[in-house]
Amino acid sequence: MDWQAVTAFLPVFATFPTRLRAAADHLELEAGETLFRLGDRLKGVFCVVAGEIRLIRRARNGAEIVLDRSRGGFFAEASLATGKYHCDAVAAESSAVLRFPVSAFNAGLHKDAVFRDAWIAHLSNEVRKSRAQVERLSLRSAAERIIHYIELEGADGMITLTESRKAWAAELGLTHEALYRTLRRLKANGTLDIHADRIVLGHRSHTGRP
Amino acid sequence: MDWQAVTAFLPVFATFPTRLRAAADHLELEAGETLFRLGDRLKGVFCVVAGEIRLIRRARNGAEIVLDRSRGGFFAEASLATGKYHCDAVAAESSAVLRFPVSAFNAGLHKDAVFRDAWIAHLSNEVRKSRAQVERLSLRSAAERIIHYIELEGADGMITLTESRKAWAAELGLTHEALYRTLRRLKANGTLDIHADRIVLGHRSHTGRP
DNA sequence: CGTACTTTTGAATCGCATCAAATCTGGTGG
DNA sequence: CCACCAGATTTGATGCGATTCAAAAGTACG
Repeated sequence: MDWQAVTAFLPVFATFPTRLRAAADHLELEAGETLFRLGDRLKGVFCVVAGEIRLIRRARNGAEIVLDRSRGGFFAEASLATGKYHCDAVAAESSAVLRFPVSAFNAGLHKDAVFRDAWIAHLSNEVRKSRAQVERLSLRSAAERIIHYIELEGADGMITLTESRKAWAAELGLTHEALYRTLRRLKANGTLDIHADRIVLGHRSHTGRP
Repeated sequence: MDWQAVTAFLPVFATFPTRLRAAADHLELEAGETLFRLGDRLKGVFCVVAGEIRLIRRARNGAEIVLDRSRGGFFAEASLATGKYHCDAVAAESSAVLRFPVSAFNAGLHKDAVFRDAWIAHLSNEVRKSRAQVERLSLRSAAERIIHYIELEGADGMITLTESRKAWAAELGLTHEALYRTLRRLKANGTLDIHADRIVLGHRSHTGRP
């Protein structure tokens, strides 16, 4: 397993005890393949390395309810506490995941103070990030969501995108067309400076029309 | 401090070590009062017992960005890991909060395995809840958000509301008018059965028009 | 009984989604 | 190196649904 590469996008890996790393399985899933189902006994703690895993539930009429789309990082962490899964996990595309056995994971949390602190910090951070996104999605307009994103995810009113604009649009809860159009408008009225993937908040007001 | 009452709506309290409970301060805040500011050194871990605490940031033009509206439960948990606050905390109305000193909290996490497991479970659960809400807010239509909420937050397609519909609308990222109208429509076409605060998913399809 | 808030409905408007299509881009293979 | 393809980017036209503004009726509470 290439831990260097994994640690690059998930710092908490750096704190994983050697024994826990050694115990990890590397699984490859094809699109549509099911990783676990609702009610299954806990098979481990999972982490998406590539692709996308969806946590879904089925409504009574058969409709799918998506609980989470995970494209990197842990998912179904809460199951570690409850002992079973409360949803299905399905690969939305060809994906790779790491599986850490529950026993090894719990042992690590008990024995390794650094890992335990790091795990708590990791969870805290996930809460913070997710809440920020909830607040962002609560904003009504495309412009507000964009500004909010730059203010919170960027540094000092500036951000360098690491994903495609299409993917960014999905994260913002917008269609890509709406994102493109709004970016153009914000650039035109001086709210944003845009150079390739570098986006900077200008001096003009962005809460109302100039 | 009435721990029985507090535990009723936040089960994790039951696991708090006696020493940690004893160390808690009980603070009363008036509407508009500031609890802490961005950059402040950590003053403790907070928990809303009554009222509403808002976590806000100021955009550079002075506009307020609301990160979280907490009406019960912990907030700014992530600060425990980072050591300082990443936003301001202001009471939106007359509120009561508990403050647990950082040192006592960390000591509890180190010494008390049960409390540590409970805190990890609590954080995991917050992550799960928040991610589900992100997924819900990503849905485009009011009807879809309502169905999603009932399927996930309710039991077996049925839910009993514990908050006003106006507050529910805010949680769904809708205006209260949109919520009222959509509920009426869903009731009319047989998707929902509504009796006061009891809402039940009917048998009809709710993914498309009947 | 009055005040504040929620619930409910109406009408008009606006912004985003949707459908469509052209252009641009990076990567693949001949 | 070029032709080609899949995907991202960009722009246009149209319609729908949520917001917004407005107002009335219901409800809780001192």
